[in-house]
Amino acid sequence: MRRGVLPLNALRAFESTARLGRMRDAADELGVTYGAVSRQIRGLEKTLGIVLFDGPKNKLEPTEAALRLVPALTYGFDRIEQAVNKAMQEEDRIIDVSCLGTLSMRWLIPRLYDFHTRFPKIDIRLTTDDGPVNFAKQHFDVAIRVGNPDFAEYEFELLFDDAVGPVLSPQITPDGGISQPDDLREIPLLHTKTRKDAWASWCEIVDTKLPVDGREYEHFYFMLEAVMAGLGAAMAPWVLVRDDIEAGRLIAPFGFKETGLSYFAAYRPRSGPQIEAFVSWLQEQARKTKR
Amino acid sequence: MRRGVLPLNALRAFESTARLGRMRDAADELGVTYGAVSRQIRGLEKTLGIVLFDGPKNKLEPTEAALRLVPALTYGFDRIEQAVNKAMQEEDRIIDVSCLGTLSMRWLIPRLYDFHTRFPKIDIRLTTDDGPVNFAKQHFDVAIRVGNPDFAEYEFELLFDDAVGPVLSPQITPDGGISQPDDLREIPLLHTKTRKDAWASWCEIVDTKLPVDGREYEHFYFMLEAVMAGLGAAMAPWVLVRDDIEAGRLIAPFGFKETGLSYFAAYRPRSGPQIEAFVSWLQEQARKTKR
DNA sequence: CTTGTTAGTGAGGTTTTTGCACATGAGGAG
DNA sequence: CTCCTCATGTGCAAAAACCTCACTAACAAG
Repeated sequence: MRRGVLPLNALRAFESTARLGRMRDAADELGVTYGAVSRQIRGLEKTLGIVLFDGPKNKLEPTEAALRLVPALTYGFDRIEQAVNKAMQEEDRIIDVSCLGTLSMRWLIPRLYDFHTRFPKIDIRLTTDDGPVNFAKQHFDVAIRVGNPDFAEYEFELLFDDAVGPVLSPQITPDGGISQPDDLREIPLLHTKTRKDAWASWCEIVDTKLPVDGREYEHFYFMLEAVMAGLGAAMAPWVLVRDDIEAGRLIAPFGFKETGLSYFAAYRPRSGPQIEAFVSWLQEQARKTKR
Repeated sequence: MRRGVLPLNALRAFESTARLGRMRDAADELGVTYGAVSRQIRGLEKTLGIVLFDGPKNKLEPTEAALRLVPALTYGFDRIEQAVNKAMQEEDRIIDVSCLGTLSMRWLIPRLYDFHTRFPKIDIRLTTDDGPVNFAKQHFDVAIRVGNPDFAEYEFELLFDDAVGPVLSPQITPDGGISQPDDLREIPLLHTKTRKDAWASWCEIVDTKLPVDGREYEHFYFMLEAVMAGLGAAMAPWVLVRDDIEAGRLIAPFGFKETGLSYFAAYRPRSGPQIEAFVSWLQEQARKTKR
């Protein structure tokens, strides 16, 4: 079989299954379902014309041919894996990232650890900054912002759509629960200096009036702490509270409404694969966040 | 980078390009266009965060990182390739195939060489036979027939749709060319004993009448020889004359009309991967034939 | 006989890859 | 310079590969 048509992915699935003994485990290793592994192996048996596994379904036995084949595959894949990892670790470079303050605290920094694991030699130098993007004057490699990206100024990749909604601590939910916006009247509404009209705009969308009398905080971060302490309800972008909602620390009784703005990562054109690797890592994380 | 997410196909494309020096050649080796290779490599640079090629577009230079990475990849892939080939060569078995006479001569046998190259240890024992398929009484592993397959009796895979049309040698085309069925009047129409009504059925489809006066041959094969010698025109299934038309030995002025029948490969259920390998090889060849 | 574990599969959807045609950029000839 | 050729880059649409889901099948253990 010519090298060009080697079914590499199927071979990897087979190698993994043979090494681990169960399709189940192989599926985990490959990050897919076992149905997928099953298909890959069946396909491989077909293209090679070799029976690879015998025995009852709940206890697979590799055939002799499989046993003879596996060691070389394991060796070959190991070799490739090592070489790739080595190459990745030799590439060092510093990436300067400018990111919205709250987003970096509540989304980016917690996830950066993963990036570091994958690209140990790429250092991320993070600056928090909410101002407009200007690559000519600033020396950032990547800038993460929210709004409508400027097509003319820089390359960019969309990360997620901005969506906001009221959040509050489950501890201060009124007895009757919260089923319509008016139920929020009993709860203090908290504000930030930077987006004073957050509640008003939301009220317009859902067609309600609510008293605008709660305390005003310097930063979104402090307001969120207050909300979690049960001091009131806040209008929050989904990305910034996603983790808290998943953990049950906050609830969002009316979900989140899209604002039409987007979070995006801007970067200079043709700035090299490390930057692109970082940006596509951002996209990957964003994709995971959406689900 | 975990083994499960190694971009194996991209790595293969890169290895090939680095080894051969040009994407062009790598594309040939992999059996794709260079656009595909270009994308694979660009994607690899992105996921690894490494610049792999430098220099002007018409003379790529691998970077240092690439040069360090390649040897291990080459070695790993070589190892895998060898192991797979060895495993395939150890699997010997004889497959008994029953095939329509003319089809085996004009389609299957010319292509079997390719199968032999890929599966050196699988022997194909070929019998020509036009009768109905009965696996219970006959000891074939695979039967290739034309008609409507019997879903209840056997497993099968469709190969191609039957389509027939008039063919003749370009040497005997009348001066005015052949643009409508009536132009065939000047040419003797040849027949076979096994499908005497071939011309009549076609005339019905295209709504013409033609004189039925040409010579009758014992076998399709002889008739085709006569056609190529310029003795007249014959009604021929497309698969059987495809190669001749491509080579310019025959022309088919009115194309081919589908008859509603299909060529198919029948085999016993669960007869093992060698049989399945053969059948999917048949399908692959059939797919190529269609284009 | 029921339950739990593991694999196989049909249908359907999503992602990835590819081919095509055109664009781009480098080097060389005139 | 400008034009030409060569090799790669890329937008788009189509095709292929791959995956998930939900369900089924086979076997083992209780």
